Amino acid sequence: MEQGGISKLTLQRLPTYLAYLQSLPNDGGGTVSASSIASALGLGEVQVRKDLAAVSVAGKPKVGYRIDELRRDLEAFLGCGTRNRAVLVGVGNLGLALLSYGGFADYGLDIVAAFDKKSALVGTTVDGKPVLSIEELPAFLRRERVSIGILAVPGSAAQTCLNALIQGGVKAVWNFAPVHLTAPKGVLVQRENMASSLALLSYHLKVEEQKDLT
Amino acid sequence: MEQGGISKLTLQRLPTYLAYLQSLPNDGGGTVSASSIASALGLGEVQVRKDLAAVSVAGKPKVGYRIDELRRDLEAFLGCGTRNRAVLVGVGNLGLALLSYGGFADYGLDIVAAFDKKSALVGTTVDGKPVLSIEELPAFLRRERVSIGILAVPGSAAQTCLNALIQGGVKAVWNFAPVHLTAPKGVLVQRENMASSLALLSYHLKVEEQKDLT
DNA sequence: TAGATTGTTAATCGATTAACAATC
DNA sequence: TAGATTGTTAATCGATTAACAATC
Repeated sequence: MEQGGISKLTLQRLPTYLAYLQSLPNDGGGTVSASSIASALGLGEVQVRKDLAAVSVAGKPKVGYRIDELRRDLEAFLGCGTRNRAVLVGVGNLGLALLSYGGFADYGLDIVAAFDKKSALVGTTVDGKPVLSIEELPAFLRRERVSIGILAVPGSAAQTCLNALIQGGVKAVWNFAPVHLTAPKGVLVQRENMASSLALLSYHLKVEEQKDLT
Repeated sequence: MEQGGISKLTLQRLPTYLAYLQSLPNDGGGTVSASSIASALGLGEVQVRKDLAAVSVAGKPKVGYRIDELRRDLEAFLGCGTRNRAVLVGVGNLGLALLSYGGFADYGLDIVAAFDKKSALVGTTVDGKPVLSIEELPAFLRRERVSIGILAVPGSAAQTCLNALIQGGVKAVWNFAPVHLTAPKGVLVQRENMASSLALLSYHLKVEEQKDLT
């Protein structure tokens, strides 16, 4: 029971496979081998086979995988085509950047409204999306169908905002605040950690510099 | 030999510890225990001790860790205070968002210029940072001290741009293009994968919906 | 001293990789 | 048939967790 089915790391690689397949010419019955995918993506070929086996029909020995089939199965598994409506909470520097960045639409994410407590922002529009008062969030969630919440508020406000989202029925949250949040089972809080990425880069530079000194 | 010293996963958690410590009141000799850090951050307490042991002086049994010492050691290890100069390549939707988002400065990252091939953009300024022609990148890197490159170009152009950055002496690259890139040893290419995060959220929603149907 | 908390050694767990059998 | 490529079973590896010894 509780067969999560697929590992988190595999799941995170799937979009990469799909993007690669989409970059291949797709004229009918073309095929691709696990080893060519692996070398293009910098992965092990056994790993590629295992990942693909988890979501798609079998490949054919000696031939490989049919590109169109693989692509179709990946798209079906990842739910490409289904669109998710989202609200963004917190229209500061980061929130503004996320709001004006149009690229999420390519991944099926439609931000339908943003919320902030700062009255100067309320009533404005960013890239066609209205900024509403945070007080209106509960009513908005009751009224509109929203499946994803994006948190771009300061850490100190994040848990309160998350609670409001959960109260409103949101089941998946993208958290850009640099804090750990608690949520009931069934609600996914996915933390995006810019600071961690930057720490990795900065630490690498520090280490490389020290190497240069020897 | 080749003692990397610290695991990548530990390193990624360090900024979280630091952020938590910074959020604590710091009036002189205050202390904090591994278990309280662990519960605040949703981690195991043994893991916290191990992570902290990798970068800081010992805590004291029965007392815990001195907040100010721990904070100082984390800041030193992560190189807080040292600023890194960066160039951004690719001023599309995403590049523009990254460029106008001011928050990176808090993490020691200073974007000093952006580059694009589109002549309509060249010569403009975003948030005080000049947008230059991609052709000027090599000369710029020779002239200015730049340690980090940020790639926000389409996947098809990413490897070429990476090569130019490496040629110019950049040793750490933050790659937002959804492709795998190859780089010589000594150069870190850290991929930021928005699509993976969104896939996780979207998949979770799909699974939860199916649960609801039973 | 007793108890809380740290640090370490051993066990567990999960993911990756290697070896090999199956098959077109 | 021979060879390339897939899929699977077993071994390895690394990280996390549990058990315990050390110490203030």
